[in-house]
Amino acid sequence: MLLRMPTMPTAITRFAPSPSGSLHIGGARTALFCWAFARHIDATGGLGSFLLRIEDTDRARSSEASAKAILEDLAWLGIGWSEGPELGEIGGDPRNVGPWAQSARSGLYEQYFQRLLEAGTAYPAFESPEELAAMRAEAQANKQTFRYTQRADYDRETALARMETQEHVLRLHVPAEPIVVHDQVLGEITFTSEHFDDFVIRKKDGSPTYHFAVVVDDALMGVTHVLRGQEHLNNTPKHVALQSALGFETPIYAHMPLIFNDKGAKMSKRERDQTARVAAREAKLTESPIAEIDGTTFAAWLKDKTKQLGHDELEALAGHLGLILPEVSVDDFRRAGYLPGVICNFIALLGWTPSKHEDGTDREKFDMAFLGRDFELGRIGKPNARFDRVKLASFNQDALAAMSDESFVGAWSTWAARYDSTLVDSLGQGRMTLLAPSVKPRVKTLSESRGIIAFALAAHDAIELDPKSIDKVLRKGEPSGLELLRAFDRDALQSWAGAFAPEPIEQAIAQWCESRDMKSGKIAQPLRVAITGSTVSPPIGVTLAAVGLDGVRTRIAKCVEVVAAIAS
RNA sequence: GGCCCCAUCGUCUAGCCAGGUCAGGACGCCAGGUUUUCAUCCUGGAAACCGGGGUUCGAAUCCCCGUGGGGUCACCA
Repeated sequence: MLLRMPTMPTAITRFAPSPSGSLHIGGARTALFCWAFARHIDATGGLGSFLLRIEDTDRARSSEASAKAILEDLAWLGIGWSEGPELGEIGGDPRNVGPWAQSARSGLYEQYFQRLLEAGTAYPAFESPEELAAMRAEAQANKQTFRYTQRADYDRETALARMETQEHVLRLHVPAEPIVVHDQVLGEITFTSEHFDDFVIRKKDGSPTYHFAVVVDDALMGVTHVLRGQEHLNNTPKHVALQSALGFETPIYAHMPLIFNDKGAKMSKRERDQTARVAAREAKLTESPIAEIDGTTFAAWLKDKTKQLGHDELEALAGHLGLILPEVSVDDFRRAGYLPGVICNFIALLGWTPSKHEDGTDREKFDMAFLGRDFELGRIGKPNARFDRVKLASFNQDALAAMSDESFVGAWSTWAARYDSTLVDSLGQGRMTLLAPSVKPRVKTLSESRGIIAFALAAHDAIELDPKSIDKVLRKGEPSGLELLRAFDRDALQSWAGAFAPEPIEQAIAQWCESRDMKSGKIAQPLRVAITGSTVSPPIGVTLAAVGLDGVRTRIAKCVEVVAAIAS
């Protein structure tokens, strides 16, 4: 066997989230495409690397917890990075290009600032934020677009001297020539220099701005392909200008279409607040209905549509209002019970098309391994895409239904252990296994399972009987459903022998009905109502088995009692 | 408002680059069927080339102009 020497990657992509919240579904797609591109390079004989960097130059908004959560969400989705912060087996620094958090890289930037300053392509500027604001206001009053350009009275010697004693920022002197961006998705785009200004590259406090840090870090880390959302398109000429000023090579850019909500606007965490706010107003809430949110916070939030509640507070409120909030971050989808593979499959389809099947038909369902092999920049589309939750749900339902019973139980218990532990506790592994085949085709998300199995969790003497169902299946007919229930209990259940399991139960029902020369639906529906309270439930054998013989008989007795009382 | 991007069924999209197809698929919707309920499953159906000019024998496809939508204009990233 040939021992492979450590090889340099032939293509390097990167995902650089700023840790100021949970991972947005749009960010997940960006990461997914970066990952997929690197895997595609592997599949075509090269060596691809997907690296992860933490963009925390804005210290005030960044948090360690958020960074960790983003990493975990990515790992859960199956989007592993070959270089970056370590998380279990994922990450590492084989090429020694870290550290990965920009806040830990501050020392690296200084020499590049100096280089630019010496070359005269960067210069200090001394205007205060207030002065700048005034200049912008004035430009606006004259219906002009404000652009910062070097002052006419700028003098290098004086400015450099002034730097020593006075607060200042560093700005890049942008070249007069147009900047042409070659984008793999959008094609060639020309930006004329009069439309962007001498932007800030070093803040007053000495830290680099995003533009500067990105350009330097990407170059130092050897990033060859920058895949990012189209909202960054207008930043690209700045980055290109910076690269040429710094003598760096310009990476290959690919700007991907944006993901919108069903209203055609950018998906945002804010819409979750808005959904809850509308519901709260409709419910005529004036003060906080739950302990998690204090009164003044609630009142302010209710009035001001720019205010946002914390994640848990919002969830608690939604729970109180019986509301399902639109999922926006990866964690929302995870909590709702979507499978990671399905999420990746679905978001990959938002703006990208896989190759066709061998027989020429369209392909829509695929796994991560396929995506990694098949991904090509050329098949990224241009138009922005709306996020259709209904279709996602359908994909998830299909994926759930396609699982073996064993793996479904696995996925179901894993999810429940994390988000609905009472379900695991009260159902137990045995009844989960029993119910799994019935739950599987009936849910779109794992969280919907609770509705399907609620009857099994309820107390035997506390079944709420649906009045319509009582009328329809218990009181009508000759003999009535209620009488059949009594008879079935007496004939079949009272002296039940052997296992009380789906198969024998179904057989017993079939035999009992045959002896009376009637269809089995005649007794199945009354049983459903007595056991679950409604006419809708899993197959009757499973339904009865899940409740147990004693439970079934108790529920029948209770039902007979209640309905008889109504009748008299 | 300046600049930039985009435009095929309600939605995601194939087809466009290298003009000629009943404009295909998926989700959803509608109608049937299977099933002891529901769900699953099966069959069928309605549903789109933003508008106007050009180029061409021929335009969803190429060009121009409109219109519409979106992004972006910070010492945030």
